[in-house]
Amino acid sequence: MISIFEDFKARVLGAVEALQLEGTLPRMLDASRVTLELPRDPKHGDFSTNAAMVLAKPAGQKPRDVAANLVAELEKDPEIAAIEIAGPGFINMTLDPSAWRSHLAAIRKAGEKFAGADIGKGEKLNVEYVSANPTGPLHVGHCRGAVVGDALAAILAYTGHRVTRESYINDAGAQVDVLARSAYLRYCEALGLDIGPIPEGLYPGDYLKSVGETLAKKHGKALLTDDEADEAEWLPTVRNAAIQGMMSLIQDDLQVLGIDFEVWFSERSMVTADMDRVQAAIDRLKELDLVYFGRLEPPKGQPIEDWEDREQLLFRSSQFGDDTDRPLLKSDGSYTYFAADIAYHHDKFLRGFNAMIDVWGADHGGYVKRMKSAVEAVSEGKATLDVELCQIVRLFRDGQPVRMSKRAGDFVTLRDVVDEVGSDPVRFMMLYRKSDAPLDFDFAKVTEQSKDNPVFYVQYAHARCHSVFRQSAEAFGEKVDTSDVDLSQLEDPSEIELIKSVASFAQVVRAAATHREPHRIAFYLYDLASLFHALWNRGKDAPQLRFINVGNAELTKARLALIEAVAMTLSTGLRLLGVRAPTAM
RNA sequence: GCACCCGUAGCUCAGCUGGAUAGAGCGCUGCCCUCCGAAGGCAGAGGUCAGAGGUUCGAAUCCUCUCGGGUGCGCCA
Repeated sequence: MISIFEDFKARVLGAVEALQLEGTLPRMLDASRVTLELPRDPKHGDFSTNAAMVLAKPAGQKPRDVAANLVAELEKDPEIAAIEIAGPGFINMTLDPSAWRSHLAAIRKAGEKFAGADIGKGEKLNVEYVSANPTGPLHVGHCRGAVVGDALAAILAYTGHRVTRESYINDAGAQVDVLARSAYLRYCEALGLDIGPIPEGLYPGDYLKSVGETLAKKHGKALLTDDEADEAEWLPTVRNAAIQGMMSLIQDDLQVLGIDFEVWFSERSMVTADMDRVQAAIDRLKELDLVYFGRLEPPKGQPIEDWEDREQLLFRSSQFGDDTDRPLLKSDGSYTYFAADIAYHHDKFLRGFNAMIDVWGADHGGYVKRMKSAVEAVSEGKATLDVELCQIVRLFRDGQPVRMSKRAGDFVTLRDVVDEVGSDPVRFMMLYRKSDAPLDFDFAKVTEQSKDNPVFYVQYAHARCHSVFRQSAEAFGEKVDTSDVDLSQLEDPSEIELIKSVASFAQVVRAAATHREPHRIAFYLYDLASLFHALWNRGKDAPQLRFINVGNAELTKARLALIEAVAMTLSTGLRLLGVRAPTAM
């Protein structure tokens, strides 16, 4: 990673060390709280450090005295043009413009990877998202999780993690039997039988028709039975076909968003005739003495009519911070969803993942503690699970909320949204908000081609950069070669500002990765675009600030070099978000 | 009742490891196109960071409580 920030933080710490060596500061000193910041007030210089304030107390000295000594040390640095003590003991530094220019050169040399900190240190990391029931198309709620998970995976891969993108298919519960029955009706329909209206409790969507047709084509009338009680004869066959059909539907939908997974993990696959990985996981917990037979308190809240107080197999999740212990077996002896999920995460651990991230919808918030408990338990504390919750998406059309009725089957699908507004606006807008805040998504606004639309605004900045490249090639009769550029031509403060912004990308990426917050990159890109648009416009009043100066090839070259870095930063950031960086619009 | 998330400008939201006079967009007011894309830019007005305590040299940020909103709380998935 090329980070001027880390560079100067190291210089501050170096100054502290120098003072320790000469005895001005005590040898034993905890410098971990020393920070370097980018002050929001430009009067406070380029960088500001709290070193003097943090070290004063343990050193038994006054903050401003410590600061004075540090300043004396840092003043020796030729790249620090001005340094002063302010307020309670801040040390504010202003860099010599040459420091920024040489940093720009370093960024250009490093290329696309310049902001990719190695904070993962090659650690294997599993990111799980879009885990859904294969019972129909994905809806808008899935969309947000899909985009957030995908961006997170990209960011973590960029920052030195060995990322595996994974999706869990809930293809083992009762819901896929319901799916099978629904598909069976469509099969009958495809054979020309009158099926009437779809009964309550079955999936009414048209999307199952093609499954029915495929079945009819393949099996003819072979699957028809006289008695409804004979469903066991056809159910497994129809179920497999239906699941397969739904999976390809889901995968196609994700395709339009540019999302794909290395691993699709089937819940059903964990239990086969000669292997039972769910039982294996339970056995593992038994070995660790974390499973017992016991009773649970009836849940609070809405009274449950058929609550049954019974002795059951429980996992001691309360030992790991969960509110209560959790059942592993249903009363009919089959595994609970949770038991399967434990086995699944156990499997991830056995595959070598000590770090896991799950992206879930906010409606699963109550599930977080038990799953984290399970991961901790089953890995004996060696693995950690982080869960990122995505709050709901509220759809609007011209300011009016879009009504959705799941019962009638007219809920808005992911496909509907992407087809209407396009992948880029969907992805960017889904990321232009903290995940833990609800998101309002207005169809009209996200497709607007104006500065009011952040997606467009950022993409437009990138297109404008490339417009400059095209214009310069035209003005000079050939593509301008910026490989041997003289960056000292960049003298205007607003040019230096632009370099600073590009330079801060590395910090933004690092924060996005460590906090698991992709939205930080989206906001950063907006700011960078804004700075670029502003500088562009200044060329109108002040022609000497235009990027292309036909009479001055050296200056033009230097500015093109700067714009190249801006374009590269924009495209890198957009790539991490999965949004295209167009060269023309 | 309990758990988790949220409360920042009229509206929608940013705010980094706690850092200095809390930022942006929309909306409102007033400006800037003979000239690199006006699909853009500049300027102005607008705040009890829900409230009260606490920790700290320093709190929108951390802790406790209160109020308000959301999500969830069975063997469903």
